Amino acid sequence: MVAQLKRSKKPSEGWIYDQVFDAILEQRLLPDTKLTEKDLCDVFGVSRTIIRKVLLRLSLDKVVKHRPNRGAVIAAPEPDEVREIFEARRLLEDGIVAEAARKCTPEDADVLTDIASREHAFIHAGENSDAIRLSGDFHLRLADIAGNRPLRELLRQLVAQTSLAIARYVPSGSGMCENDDHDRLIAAISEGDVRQSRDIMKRHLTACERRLMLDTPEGSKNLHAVFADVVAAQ
Amino acid sequence: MVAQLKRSKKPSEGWIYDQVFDAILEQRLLPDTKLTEKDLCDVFGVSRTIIRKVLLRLSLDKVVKHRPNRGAVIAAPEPDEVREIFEARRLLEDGIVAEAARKCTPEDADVLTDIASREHAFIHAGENSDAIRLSGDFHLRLADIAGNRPLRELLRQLVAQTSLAIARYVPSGSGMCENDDHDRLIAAISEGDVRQSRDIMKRHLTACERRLMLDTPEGSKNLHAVFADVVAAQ
DNA sequence: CGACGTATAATTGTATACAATTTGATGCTC
DNA sequence: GAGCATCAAATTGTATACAATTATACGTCG
Repeated sequence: MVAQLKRSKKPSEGWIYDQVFDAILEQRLLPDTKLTEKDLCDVFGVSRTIIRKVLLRLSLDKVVKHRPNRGAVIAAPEPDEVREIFEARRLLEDGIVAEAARKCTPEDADVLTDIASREHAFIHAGENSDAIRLSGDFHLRLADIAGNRPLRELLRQLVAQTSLAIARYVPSGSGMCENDDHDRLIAAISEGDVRQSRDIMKRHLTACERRLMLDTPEGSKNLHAVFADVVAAQ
Repeated sequence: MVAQLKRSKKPSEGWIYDQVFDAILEQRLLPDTKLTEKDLCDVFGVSRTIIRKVLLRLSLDKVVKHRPNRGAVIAAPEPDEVREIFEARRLLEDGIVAEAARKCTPEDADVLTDIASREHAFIHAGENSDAIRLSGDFHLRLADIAGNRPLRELLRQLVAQTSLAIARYVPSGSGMCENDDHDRLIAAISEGDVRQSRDIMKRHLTACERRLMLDTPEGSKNLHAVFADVVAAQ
């Protein structure tokens, strides 16, 4: 449970950052969760100096929202932000997948196939956390193949923000829907078919965005919408 | 004379960050310049806590390189990094300029024209720092018009890194060469000509990349000299 | 004179102390 | 009991103290 008790050495800033980032990717940390510095200090057994560095990095990644004098919370992207995230991903991954289709080696394809098959297994088993993480891994792996570091870094942030968007705008009951987009992508990329790779990616991202209920904010997200009727009837 | 003693209020972290970032954009801070924490503390009159936050943000922007236990220096991008920067910019700005051409209002065009004309004036006057900053402003303004915040943020970083690349790989004597790329871009965007806008942007970035060559970067002045003006003016 | 090793200074990394601010509770007034 | 002011506790923001590491100066030895 508490990892550092098993370890003799203190966890480093980078390791703690990875743990929190992964928890966000796997939706074990959900939007609006408060991240109290003291609590994180206790959990990881380090001083606030380290925790504050981690929180600063996460807030620059836009996965944590920093409210002056009021602490940090897991980001809860608004509908218009989510649309920008997907618009950015469409542009980025259009270029990435095109380059990947040009550069992909058989070994690269094998890695992609492995990720996709494990992803299918987790979806089948209803293990949503792992499935979402692997889906992100798949997209990042494409960026690795394309080989552009600035683009990969932005995509890494956008993938995490996408995870938060899904947590917020997909009904919690509905698991990830199974589809063969990734498999078809692997096929097109392996053949070096740039045009088809781009087409599949574009449709894939758009389909993913459509599954989000961006127009119907649930819960306490948008109080104006929640109370629109009663206020209007008044 | 100690300039910061005249100031009534302490500079904030964000303001100091902007000052350093601007100094990089304007090439008053050149690649490989050592950023000693104590010196920056003295210059801005704050504690190391603040300076270290600033340096962390700058290093995540990839304009400062952080070497464990050995301090921070202004980044000096290697040739392969520079190629990735321009490749990323071509992809990003292709999408940005296309969207800008669709959305650009007459007021937007006026702002762009104003930036471009001031840019010409500075190039004519041989004021390279200001010309480079305005060139960056022009590209970022296009991103504002396109209206995608994640893309704008990455472009902001890439523009600064481009400034470092120019500082390193363009002979310091040769001023910015005058051309009408920005003017032609404004014309195409104003007419909503997406195809031509993209074409001009692509050629513009490629031409800019071609002007870079291997060269020995000159050393920069000490930090007090670099920030003398802004500190005194505050 | 140069190479090497040691001592010393300078710099960075981390933890902690203290100040400022916010949050929550208590009690007062009406 | 609702509304409001005030106080106490908790939390965050900043500065500083101390530890760890690196850079520099110096003296010795070859």
